[in-house]
Amino acid sequence: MTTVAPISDTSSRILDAAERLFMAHGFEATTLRMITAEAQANIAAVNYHFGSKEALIEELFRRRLTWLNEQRLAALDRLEAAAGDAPVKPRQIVEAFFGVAIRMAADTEGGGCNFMRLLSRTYTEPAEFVKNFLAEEYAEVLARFKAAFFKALPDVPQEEFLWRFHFMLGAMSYAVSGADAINVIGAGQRDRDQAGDADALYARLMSFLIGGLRAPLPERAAKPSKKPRKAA
Amino acid sequence: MTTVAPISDTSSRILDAAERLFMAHGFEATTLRMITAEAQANIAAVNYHFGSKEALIEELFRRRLTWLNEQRLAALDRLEAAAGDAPVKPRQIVEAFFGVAIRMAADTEGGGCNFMRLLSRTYTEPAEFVKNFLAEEYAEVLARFKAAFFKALPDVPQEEFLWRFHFMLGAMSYAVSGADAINVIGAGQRDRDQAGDADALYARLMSFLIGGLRAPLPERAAKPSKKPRKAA
DNA sequence: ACCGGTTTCAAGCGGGTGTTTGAATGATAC
DNA sequence: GTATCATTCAAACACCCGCTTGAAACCGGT
Repeated sequence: MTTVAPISDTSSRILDAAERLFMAHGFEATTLRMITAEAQANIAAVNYHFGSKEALIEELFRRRLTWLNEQRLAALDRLEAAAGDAPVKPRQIVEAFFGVAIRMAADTEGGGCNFMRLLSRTYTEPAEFVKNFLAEEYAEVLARFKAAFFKALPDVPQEEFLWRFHFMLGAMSYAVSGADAINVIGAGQRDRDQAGDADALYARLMSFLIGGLRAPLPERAAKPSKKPRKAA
Repeated sequence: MTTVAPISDTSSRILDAAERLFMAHGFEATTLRMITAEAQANIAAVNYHFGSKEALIEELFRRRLTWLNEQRLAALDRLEAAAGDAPVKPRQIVEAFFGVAIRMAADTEGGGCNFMRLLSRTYTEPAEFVKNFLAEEYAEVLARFKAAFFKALPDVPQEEFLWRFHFMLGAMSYAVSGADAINVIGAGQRDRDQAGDADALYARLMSFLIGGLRAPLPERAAKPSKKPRKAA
C-alpha cells in the first residue's frame, strides 16, 4: 500500500522508519542509529543504500513528493481540459492543489500521514539543502498553478495573490500537523471521530481557504503600525 | 530597545545571539559554541547563567512571550471595556491577537523579528519540552481569546471555530516566517519596499484571516474523500 | 561445487556535543 | 588591605554523531 515500489526490503524499511522518526523528532534530533534500530537494519545500511543522511532525506521526499505533484498536475490538467479556454474556477484549483495533500495526510496506514506532516513542517525548515531541494521539486507544479490562479483571478493583483497563496500553505500546514497541535489550543477534550475526521477536516479547510482567497482586497496601509489606537 | 531589562550584560548578549542563531539554524543545529562565539562569551557562561541549553531556550521564550501575551490581554481588556456587555466585533479580536504579533515581527532592530519567526516555527516543533512550555505560557491568553470569540461568533460551532483559529495561526506563522519562504513560491523578483512592508503585510494578513474566519460554514461531508471525481 | 556480486555486520574513526571543574579575575564591603 | 562574593576562563569530561572499513554472509548462475 506504499506509494512506491520498494527498491529493496531494507532500504524501504529504512525510509519508512526515517519518515516516522523525522516527523516525530525533526531532522537533526533523529540519528541514523535511531532509524536503523527501528528499521531493524545495521547502521552501515544507510550509507550503503543512500550514501549519506542528506541523501536519505532527499530520497525520502522524492518518493512521495513526485507522486503528490503528479497527482496535482493531473488534476489541474483535467480541470483545464474541461474548462476549455475559460478560466477554471478558483475553488476547483484550490481543491486540486490542497485536496490531494489533505487526502495524503489522511492516509494513516501507508504512512502518507507521517510524510505530509513532515513536509508541512519542512516548508519553513532552516536547513539550506532542504530548502533548495524543495524549491526545485516544486518549481513546475507551482508555475502551473500560479498561472491557473492568475487566469482565474484577474482582478487580484499578482503579488497580493502570492501572499494569499502563502497564507493558504500556512493554514494547510497547520491543518495536517494539527491533530497534535490542536491540543495546544485546547480542543483536546473532544473525542475524535476517527473516520469522519479526514472528510470533516477537508471541508473545514476548504471553506477557510476559499474564504481567505476571496476576501475583499485590503485597502493599502489600512492601519497605523504604531500601537496607540486607544480604544474601539 | 530590547523588551526586557538586561539581567546581566553577558546573559542578555547570549539570549540575543541565541535568538538569532536558533532562528537561522534551528534548535538542534545551533550549538552552544556558536552562540557563545557570537555573544563573545565563554562557553561555560551558558550553564553558569541559565543552567542548561533547555533552560536557555525556555528563558529566551519567556522574556518575549510574557510581554507579547500581556499586550494581547491588555488589548482585549480595552476592547471588552469599550464594548460593555455587547460582544466585541470578531475583526477587532483578530486584530488584538494577531496585530501585536505582526507588529513584533516587524521589529527588526530590537530582535522581535527574529523571535517571532522562531516562535512561529516552534508551534509545530517536535521537541516535547518546548511544546509543554508553550502550552503553559499560552494557557491564559488562549482561554480569554477563545471566550471572546465564542461570544462574538455565537452562530459558529465551537469546534469549527477552534479549527479556524488553528488555520489562522498557520497563516500567521507563514506570514512572519515568509520573507524568506515566499521566495520558494517565486515572488522573489519583486523589489521589497522595506518601509511599507510591515503595514502592507499586516493589511494583507488581516483581510485573509477575516475572510477565512467569516467564510460560510462547510456543509458536513462535502466531498467524497476518494479521488474519482472525474472532471468538473 | 565454485564463483562474482550484492548485501549485512561488528568495530572503529575523527570530530563535535552539552556539561563540568577548578583556578584566575573582577568588583564590593569592611 | 583583605575577605567575600559573583563572574569569567581554559581545559577537560564522557558521550554520541555521521561515516568508513574489511571481513563475513547470502544468493543465483554455471
